[in-house]
Amino acid sequence: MAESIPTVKQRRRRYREEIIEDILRIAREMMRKEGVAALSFNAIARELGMRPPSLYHYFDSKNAIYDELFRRGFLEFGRRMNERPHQDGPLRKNLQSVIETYMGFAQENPDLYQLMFQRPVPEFVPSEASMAESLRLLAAAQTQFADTLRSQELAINIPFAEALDLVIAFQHGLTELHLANNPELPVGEGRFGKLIPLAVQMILDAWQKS
Amino acid sequence: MAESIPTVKQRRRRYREEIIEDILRIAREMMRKEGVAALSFNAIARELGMRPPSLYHYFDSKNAIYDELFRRGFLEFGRRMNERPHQDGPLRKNLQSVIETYMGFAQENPDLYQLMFQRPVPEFVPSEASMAESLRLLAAAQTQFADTLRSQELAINIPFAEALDLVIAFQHGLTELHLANNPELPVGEGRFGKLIPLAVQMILDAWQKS
DNA sequence: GTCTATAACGCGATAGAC
DNA sequence: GTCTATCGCGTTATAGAC
Repeated sequence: MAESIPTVKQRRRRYREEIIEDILRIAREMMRKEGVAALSFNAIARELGMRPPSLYHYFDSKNAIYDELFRRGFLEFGRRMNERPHQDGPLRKNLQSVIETYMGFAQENPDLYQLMFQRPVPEFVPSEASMAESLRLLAAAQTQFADTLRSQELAINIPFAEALDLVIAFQHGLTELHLANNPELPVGEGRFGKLIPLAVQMILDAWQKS
Repeated sequence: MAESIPTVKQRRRRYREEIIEDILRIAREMMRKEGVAALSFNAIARELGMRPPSLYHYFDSKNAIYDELFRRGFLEFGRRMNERPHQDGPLRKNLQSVIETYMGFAQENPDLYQLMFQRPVPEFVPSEASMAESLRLLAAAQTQFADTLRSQELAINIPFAEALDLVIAFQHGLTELHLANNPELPVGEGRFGKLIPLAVQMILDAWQKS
């Protein structure tokens, strides 16, 4: 089993990756505690027992850390959207699971959510690659749901794209206000978190109106 | 007319107030150009031809500047809400004017809007006084609209508070997405700005559903 | 090459003495 | 109103250790 003993190169690689994970974990902790914009490159180094310049061997800049978290945020978001329940179920449950998944992601990952959907750090602009990936994932989630809608015999009395945008705006507003008012409460509870079923009902009524 | 000649004290006072207005004007320019969080105390001083420490004669800190803009933002917001059209008109027009006024304020004062309704500067916490004033103005605007609703013979089939919160979430979502996607376009235009009439229709349908 | 360190630069907010 | 000074920030250059 000589193959199972890692080479020096592999050890180094693993060690490096562990440090990178540590950096990202510490960064997320700080963002959740002090706010996304209050992330300090120097403070991460201190937390790791390093001098700030040494951190540059793992990330080229503070914005590179933001960028990696931005990228991973959309990966996780896409994963959750793909795995959400009721994707082939009745429209009401399907729609409700879309909104609950969106809000659930925001509630459990407020740091990533802010980075992805708000713009709390003006000087941080996602890299081309991360931006492209995020748009791809968002479009995929949207297309998947749109296809489901089309496959049903819905008599929607407004243009399709606008019907979807209304859902997006509604879910975004509910989520932002839930985070602002009851950040600690899970989806389904709190002043705005509990409104999801009502919102779903409103949307369905509007769509299916004769 | 000796009274019309300002005393030295009055002159100084007016001079001081002019400088304060200049500071706030420059601050708003910078926030709009570089982002709310990127406001620089030093840069304001430079713009005024002052040394940074001199600015402390007008504002105790950078956050004091934020706080004054926060306070004025809610004053202006309250003023616009009080002066909006169709306050005694038919429900549809009344509701539409609420949403348009909200979005219009955000579109014309994105710097103030971010300071007031988003939280782009984690270390800035509004002072007690400003916060109390803002809550008072928000509650007033809300109560006024709620009273109008009550005075109409509406058969709303969900609790009153929740019906209002749905409106708030919807208007907030539409506004955020409008600012994110078409910040330069006025209310009524753009991907999300043009959805207001549809949203109003959705809300009315939901409320008046038998 | 990979990782760490020290030193230093230019910037920011802010405090105190004049 | 100023100048001086302190502190923290992100960042770079550079040099030594593995």
